[in-house]
Amino acid sequence: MDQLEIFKALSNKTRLQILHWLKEPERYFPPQEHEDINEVGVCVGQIQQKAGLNQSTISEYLSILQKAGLLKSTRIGQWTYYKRNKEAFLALSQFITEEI
Amino acid sequence: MDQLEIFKALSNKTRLQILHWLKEPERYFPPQEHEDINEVGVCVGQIQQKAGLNQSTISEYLSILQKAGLLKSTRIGQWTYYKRNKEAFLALSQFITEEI
DNA sequence: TTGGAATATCGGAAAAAGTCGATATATCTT
DNA sequence: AAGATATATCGACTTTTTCCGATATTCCAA
Repeated sequence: MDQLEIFKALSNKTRLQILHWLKEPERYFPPQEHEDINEVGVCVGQIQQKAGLNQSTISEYLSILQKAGLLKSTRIGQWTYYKRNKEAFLALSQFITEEI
Repeated sequence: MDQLEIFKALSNKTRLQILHWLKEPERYFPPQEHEDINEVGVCVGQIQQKAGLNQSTISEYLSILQKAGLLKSTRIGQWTYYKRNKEAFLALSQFITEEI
C-alpha cells in the first residue's frame, strides 16, 4: 500500500465523487445491462455520463484509482467494470488512526 | 471538514512524514526547551531541521496541515508549536470507511 | 471481415503545487 | 531602543496535475 499514491488519488473532487457513488452502486446507477452491479461494479460509460467529464478523463481517473488499489476492475466483452476494493479502505482507515 | 482539502494536505511525502513524527513527538524530537512536548507540540524549527527543507517551505507546510484541520498550533513567545489534532484523524478515518 | 461501440492511450495547454531565497513581522534580550 | 532569533509571507521558477481532443485498441455483431 503506497499511502502517498492513495492520497494523491483521493485529491480530486471528481474522483472522490466516483468513490462515493461506487460505495453504493445500486443507489447511484441503473442496473447494468449485462452484469450484476454488486458483483462486477459499474462500467466506464455510466460513470462518465454521471460525472459529466470527457471520456478519456474518466478512463484515466478510474485507472488512477485502480493503480492506487482503491478500485478493482473486470473486463467483460467490450466493457470494463469498476468496483470498490473494500480492503484498501479498511487498511487506509487504519493507517490514518495508527500511523499519522 | 473539507475532505478534499485534507487529502491534498496529505498528498506530500514530507507532510506525511511530519504527521508521522507528530503522532509520537517524544520519540522523534528532543524535549522542547520551554514547554511540555505533549502539551503544546513541537516548534517549527525542530520540524524544519528534521525535515531538511527550507524554513519557509516547512512553515507553509505546517500552515497547510493546520488549515486542513490536521494540526493545532500554539504561539508561545517567539515559538509556534504544532501538535496533532486527534479528532480530525478520527473523523477522517470514519469518512473513509463510511462515505467512500 | 468490416463497421461500430466501449475503453485506453497520447500529446498538449492551462492551472495548481513544490520549493527556494529574500524579506517582513513578532518577540525576546540587553 | 537595537540587535538577535523564530516564524510568516512574498515572488519567482520548476514540476506536477487537470482535462481535453484526437487517435488507437479491443471486442462484438452483422
